[in-house]
Amino acid sequence: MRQIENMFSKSCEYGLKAVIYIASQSLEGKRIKIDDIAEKAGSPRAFTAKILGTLTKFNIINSLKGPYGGFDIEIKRMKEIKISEIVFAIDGDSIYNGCALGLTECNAQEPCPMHENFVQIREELKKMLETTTIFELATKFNSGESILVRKDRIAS
Amino acid sequence: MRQIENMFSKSCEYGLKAVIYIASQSLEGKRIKIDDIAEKAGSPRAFTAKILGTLTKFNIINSLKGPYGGFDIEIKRMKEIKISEIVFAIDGDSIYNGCALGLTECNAQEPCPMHENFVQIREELKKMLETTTIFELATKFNSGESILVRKDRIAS
DNA sequence: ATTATTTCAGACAAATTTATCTTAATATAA
DNA sequence: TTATATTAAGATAAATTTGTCTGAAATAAT
Ligand code: SF4
Ligand code: SF4
Repeated sequence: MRQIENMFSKSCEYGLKAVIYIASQSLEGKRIKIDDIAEKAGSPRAFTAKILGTLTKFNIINSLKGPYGGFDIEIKRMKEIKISEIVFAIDGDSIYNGCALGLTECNAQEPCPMHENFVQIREELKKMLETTTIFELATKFNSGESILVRKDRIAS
Repeated sequence: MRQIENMFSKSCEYGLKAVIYIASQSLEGKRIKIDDIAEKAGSPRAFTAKILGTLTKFNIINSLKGPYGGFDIEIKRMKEIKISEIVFAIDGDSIYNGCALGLTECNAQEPCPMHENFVQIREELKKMLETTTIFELATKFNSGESILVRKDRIAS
């Protein structure tokens, strides 16, 4: 059965990791190709490519076809964009109305038994997503403070 | 693409709603049948039955076959059991080691870029799950303070 | 213009989750 | 002990998510 750990869908995980890596390279002035992204983020290439297509449509990243092409993101932009926008582009806005117990919608007037407990955490999650920028994450990655793939996976 | 709203899997949602309903009926001294549970919790009958099988094995609820059979839970037990135990029985213990970005495990020594932001929320979620009892939720439901199915769904 | 390189788009396939169905096992009452 | 009511278990099916593949479109260099 499914794991609660999966706060994000795989699509979202891959999208976030890819954007973090693209941004980290853009910080160093490099445009980066999908093959490199897939490798460095430890994500399936074709699937990641599809997700990057979506993110390009949402103007979260830039893409350029052809030789010397690839993906990048302006430093100004990575400071503006919150990770909530990436989650929104990939998984939609359901975080704003989803119900812990799967009721058709969240409604405080007629709440499910878990409402009070749940809403509190959902608000904190929203706040986190809406205040964390790509720049922040990319900087952390670039400085070596954090990683995108565990060694045991790189090895394979 | 998948929705982040789904904090819990469908299995877990159905399990939680079913247990809340069983408990609410046990509070009134009634043992309750699967058909009634499925209807009152707005969940698919056969699927719910399977989940209740799991919860019975984990001794979260009691089941009795035959006429006058069904499911129930002792009041003492519903005061003891935290919803984390239901989540654990159905979705496993991954909440304790899952990574927001899908790394093979969570490791603060070698964190992913979202670690700090994520861990904070995960801890609050854990705390919520580990302090909320079935009794608390069932009481809230019994008193009419909360619901398990939205009207627009009952209608169908 | 031609060629090489790259993303883009859509069809396809595999894996997982969700859901149903059918039969067996068990308990109760008469 | 028989008939009935119920859960248990396992096979199967549908839906969704995840993943791959192939060819088209765009870009740059020569
Ligand atoms: S907890 Fe209640 S109000 Fe909140 S989403 Fe669930 S049903 Fe809606
Ligand atoms: S946020 Fe970092 S430490 Fe936490 S689970 Fe993800 S990779 Fe592991």
